[in-house]
Amino acid sequence: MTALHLKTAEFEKATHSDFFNIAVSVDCVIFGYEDKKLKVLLIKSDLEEFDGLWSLLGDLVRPNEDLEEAPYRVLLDRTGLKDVFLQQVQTFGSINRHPSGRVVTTAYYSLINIINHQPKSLENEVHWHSVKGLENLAFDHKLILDTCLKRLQEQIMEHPIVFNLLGEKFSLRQLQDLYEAILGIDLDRRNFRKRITLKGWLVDLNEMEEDVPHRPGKLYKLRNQLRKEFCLGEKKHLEAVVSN
Amino acid sequence: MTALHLKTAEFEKATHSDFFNIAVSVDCVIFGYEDKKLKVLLIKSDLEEFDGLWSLLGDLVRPNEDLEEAPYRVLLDRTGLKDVFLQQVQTFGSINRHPSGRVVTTAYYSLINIINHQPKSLENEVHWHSVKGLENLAFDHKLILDTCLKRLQEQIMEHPIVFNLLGEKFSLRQLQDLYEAILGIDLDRRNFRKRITLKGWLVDLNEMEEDVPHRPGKLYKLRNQLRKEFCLGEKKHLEAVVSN
DNA sequence: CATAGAATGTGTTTGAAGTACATAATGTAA
DNA sequence: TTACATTATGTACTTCAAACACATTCTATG
Repeated sequence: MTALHLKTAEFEKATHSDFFNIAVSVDCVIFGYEDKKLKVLLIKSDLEEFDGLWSLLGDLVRPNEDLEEAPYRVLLDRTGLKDVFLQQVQTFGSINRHPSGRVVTTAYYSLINIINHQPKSLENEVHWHSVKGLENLAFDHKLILDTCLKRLQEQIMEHPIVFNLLGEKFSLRQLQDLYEAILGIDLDRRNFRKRITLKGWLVDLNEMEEDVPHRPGKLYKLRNQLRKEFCLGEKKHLEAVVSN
Repeated sequence: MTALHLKTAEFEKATHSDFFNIAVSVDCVIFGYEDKKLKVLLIKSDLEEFDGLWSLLGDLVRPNEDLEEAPYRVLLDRTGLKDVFLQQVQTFGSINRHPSGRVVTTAYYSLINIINHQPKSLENEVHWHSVKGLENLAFDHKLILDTCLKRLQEQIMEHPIVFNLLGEKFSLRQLQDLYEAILGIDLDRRNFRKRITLKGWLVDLNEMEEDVPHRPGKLYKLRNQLRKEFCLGEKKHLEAVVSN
């Protein structure tokens, strides 16, 4: 006998009082990259229970909103960015994870260029924090962050998803610094170049770095096709992007 | 201004009426294996809207129940099995995916040995179905099934998770048949043996198949350590298992 | 009992991809 | 001009996956 498979008036009533009383939220782990460090966008929690702690950017899913739409809305509200890469990672639903009631949350991660969103420090208490050494987040947000970071680490060698974190043009050294920041390990320069170039993700621009205090490196960019597919949101958003 | 970060009486009221009215369910994609075919456990839907269609085994998450507990309960209720491997895959939350109201569902997959659960045909309308060629499931369950199958396919070469689908002792031929059923492709016998034995998952029992109409193959079993880790539920269940 | 047939068990070769490591070339700065 | 840092590229060794061939062991049949 499962609750979903009865079909009486009593059931309807019982179901709605007993079961349809959960809120669903989305939490966005928004990664950025600055100063050779991986960062994450956090907001000061204003719940008494988590006074002074930082939390991920999230919000409740609205009644007229698909789950998958919600993180795009959060991202648009918080960063002004749309058509971004966004991926569902995992759902967290411990009974007491939220002090205000039963809130089940689905975590998404995203990658945006910090240059495009330097939060005005007065606006609201949104700040970029280094991922490394981050502790004591509100709710179960440390667990969510760790889970999303692990997923990100698993995916960066498989898919060209990190290029939102750089400018359009970049040197291989900059790209390697980024990979090292995400993975938390050092990579061999020569092997890294080989692996990346073999993937065929990059286009050689035949340009050189400028204003660097050393020998300039060649500049590359991500292939246009791939930028559309992996950096600008999901397939349903593709049409709008392509038509621009 | 996000709903989660206000904190007034009005907010409380508005929040609870507007947001805390979703039900969360879990749906279990329970894979089995029989007759060299991958199967999935389905139940006849008794919702009018899906008359005659099959659906996955699921249930609403209870108020006093962690999300992660729910699929274990469903599995226990439906199959009598506990301490099984179970993994969260993805959460589905389209507005109208459930005709009875807003139900967000988290999908899990599991692997159990059909021998241990031959549903009594009278009991309730639970049956094993071949995964291949399955169409027209209730709700968005076809999408959920496809998503879980894809995840399963991605994982079977990385982790020793499929051994619940076989008896304790098995030949490499039987194991290969299983992999082929899951992946939907043919594998080369010699390369398969090499890949599997290199992983160090198996123990050679120094026994032979019996009652087979051809040359008997050697029998293997999964290493005990791995059976505990990957076939008998998650870490939180490990202690209970180990103490048996 | 001999032989054919079918499935098991164990290689080798080849090429692609990953790892470890060295050297040449180009720019800055003293 | 020289020292130094950084870019750019190459080579040998290993690991991994795919394609492929042959010998062994049991059953079945005449």
